[in-house]
Amino acid sequence: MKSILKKLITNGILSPHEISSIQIKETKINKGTILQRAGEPGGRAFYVKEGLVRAYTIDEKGKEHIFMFASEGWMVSDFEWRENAPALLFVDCIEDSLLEIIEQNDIIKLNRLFETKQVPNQINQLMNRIRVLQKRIILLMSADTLTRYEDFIETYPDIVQRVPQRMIASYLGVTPEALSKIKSKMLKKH
Amino acid sequence: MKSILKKLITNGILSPHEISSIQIKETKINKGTILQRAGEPGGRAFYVKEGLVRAYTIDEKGKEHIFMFASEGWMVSDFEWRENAPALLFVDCIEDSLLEIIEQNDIIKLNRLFETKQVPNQINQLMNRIRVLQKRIILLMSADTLTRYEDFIETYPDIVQRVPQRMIASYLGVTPEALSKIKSKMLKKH
DNA sequence: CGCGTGATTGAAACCCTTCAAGTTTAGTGG
DNA sequence: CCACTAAACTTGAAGGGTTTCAATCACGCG
Repeated sequence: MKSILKKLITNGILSPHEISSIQIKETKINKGTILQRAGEPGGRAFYVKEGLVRAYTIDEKGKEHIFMFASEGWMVSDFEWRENAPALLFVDCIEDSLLEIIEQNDIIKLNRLFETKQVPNQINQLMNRIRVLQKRIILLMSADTLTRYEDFIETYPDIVQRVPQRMIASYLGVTPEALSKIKSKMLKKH
Repeated sequence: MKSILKKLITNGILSPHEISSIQIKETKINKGTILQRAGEPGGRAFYVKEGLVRAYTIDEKGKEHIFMFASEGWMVSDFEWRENAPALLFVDCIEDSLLEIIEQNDIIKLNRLFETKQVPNQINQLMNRIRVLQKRIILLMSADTLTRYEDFIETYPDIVQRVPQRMIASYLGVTPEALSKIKSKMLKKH
């Protein structure tokens, strides 16, 4: 009676002994229970067997931005699994749910096992990509254009130098005119 | 003298013989060259050794929305690799570039090799997730709220039934009031 | 020099947010 | 089962930011 999440993650790669060192708790969770808080360390992964879960951020104005819903068969995680790294997302139950939960230390253990197996670091590449896309979505939903522009400059300083402004605008999701006006607003601040 | 992309993808899993069956062309591409067109089959993967590449969509008004830039060391692909599936993104060179390119049939071959190796389908899970996030970003940048709402209903009909409207609004990136007004606008259409 | 592309600026229109009030729905306790 | 209350949804008006459109400016290149 193996957990679905275990099957998903260890499929074919790990020996039964190795697999048995990973704990996956199946837990009933009541509607409204908060499973993870942004900013607190100990990011986990949740597999939804029954019920409905959401992952979201809260911006500085206190407004919630839902990053994803997860119903039966979906997995939720913000992929922030470096030791002591603060979670990026809040996760809570919208309905009474039955979840499989992997704690962070088990995820880290899993990653180490994969490393010794030389599982392709393609997996790391993909998880990195997911984190980047995740951040982009959160910014698109919760940050104004100025903030997104400042973040872009900070994250990709080299790109800023190499592409025309209109392409940066196109990346930020605004017109070239809007970006131009934002830049002049930035100058006036000084 | 192995390609970086090959190392990235096959690392530790495939035998030299298997690896040799995968072709990765290293190619110089001129600034402005279009590498892939949305809608056309034959999605590929590009690894940027030198230069700068962008991936983008074009909406029905002809406006470009840049999904990502890729400079030295980055990989670009829309992960649409099912046989004959139309590409989702345009890809072109912003600067003269040196790229490693894997054609679609080689990607498919690679996936089959991984399957026989029982590489964890975690990889498929992650790629799926990436496709979902990718679509979300494109919609956030290029589609108005009504379109995003209609897409949400179509994509997650069960979720619509199970969560309050304000959460759907929060997922779509608008206020509950705005979503309410959009719904009444939809009713007037009929 | 003249041309084309990209960036800037301004004005009007549009959509969304914010705030406030009113209405509906759902859940709880009498 | 009804009554009450809280939460959710709707609707309207005012304000803000962005888009759109148009004109102008700046720059590099043939």
